Amino acid sequence: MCAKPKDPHACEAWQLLVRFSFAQRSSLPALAAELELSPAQCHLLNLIEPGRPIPMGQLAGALSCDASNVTGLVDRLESRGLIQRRPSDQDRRVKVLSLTPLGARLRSALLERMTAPPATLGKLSAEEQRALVKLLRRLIE
Amino acid sequence: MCAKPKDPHACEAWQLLVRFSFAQRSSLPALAAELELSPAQCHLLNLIEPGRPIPMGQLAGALSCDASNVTGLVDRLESRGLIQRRPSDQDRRVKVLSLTPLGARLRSALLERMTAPPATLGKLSAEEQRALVKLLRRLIE
DNA sequence: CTTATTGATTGATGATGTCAACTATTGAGG
DNA sequence: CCTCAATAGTTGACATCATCAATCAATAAG
Repeated sequence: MCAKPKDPHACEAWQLLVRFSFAQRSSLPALAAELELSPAQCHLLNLIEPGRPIPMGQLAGALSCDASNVTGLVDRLESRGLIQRRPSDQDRRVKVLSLTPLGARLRSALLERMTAPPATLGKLSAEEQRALVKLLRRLIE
Repeated sequence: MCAKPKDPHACEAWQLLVRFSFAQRSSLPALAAELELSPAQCHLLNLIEPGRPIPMGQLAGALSCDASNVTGLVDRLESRGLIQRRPSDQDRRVKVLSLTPLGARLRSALLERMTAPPATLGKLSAEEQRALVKLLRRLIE
């Protein structure tokens, strides 16, 4: 079942992470719906940091999706007054997105809910949690 | 940003896991497309274990989605000959799903690709990987 | 037997996602 | 300067995903 039999620990760690990721995938829609957002909109909103405008094309890259898909997502979020589209000064082809104050508030509410640690983390001691953080950090960066 | 300020390590660990989960979300569509599947179909296929038929309603529960959505997903997978719909013997209202041989082969190919550990895991030593496995296991179970 | 409940399907509708075609802007050479 | 290719974003067509309300058949409860 694993592609690199030489490295059983790597395989198992990865499998556990993937399993976790699938479980997450199931819980996101409900959480998003509380804020009247879709999972895709959450993902996009998450990528626009407050005070840090970002071109649409860059978002398409980060989401690994077609640029035309971003157009639609942005249309809906913009019509709700959550984000703002502005042509770039350097290159008038590119449109730069930024959060409105309303959007920034919603984004922070979203992050707060998404990253609220579930009870299951209580299974680990403070020490173990610290160890987990160290390992994950090195993995992701 | 964190809901339980008392537990900063739990917060950070959870945030890292969520971040990982989002990154995963971006890579799944491409991986799935290689097998001509959508992410949702992957998720569903993943839940039908070979030799272990499962009622449709139970799948809807596991996917946390509407039953009518499962109908459509199953329609497409069945028309491709990957899974099979059969009324249950005990209760003829429920339809039980099972993998066809073709579906079982595709599922195992899918799992193999999904759980192939990426190079990034090489950043951790064998010992660290073992530690990570232990922590994640306790977290998930 | 009658009625209510449950599991699945259908139809309507909106969101997501891809692709191909198009517009506008930019940049490079002649 | 002028042409031409490349780039960023939009549009329209189309398939999939996902929900809801309504329906049908089978089961369960009275």
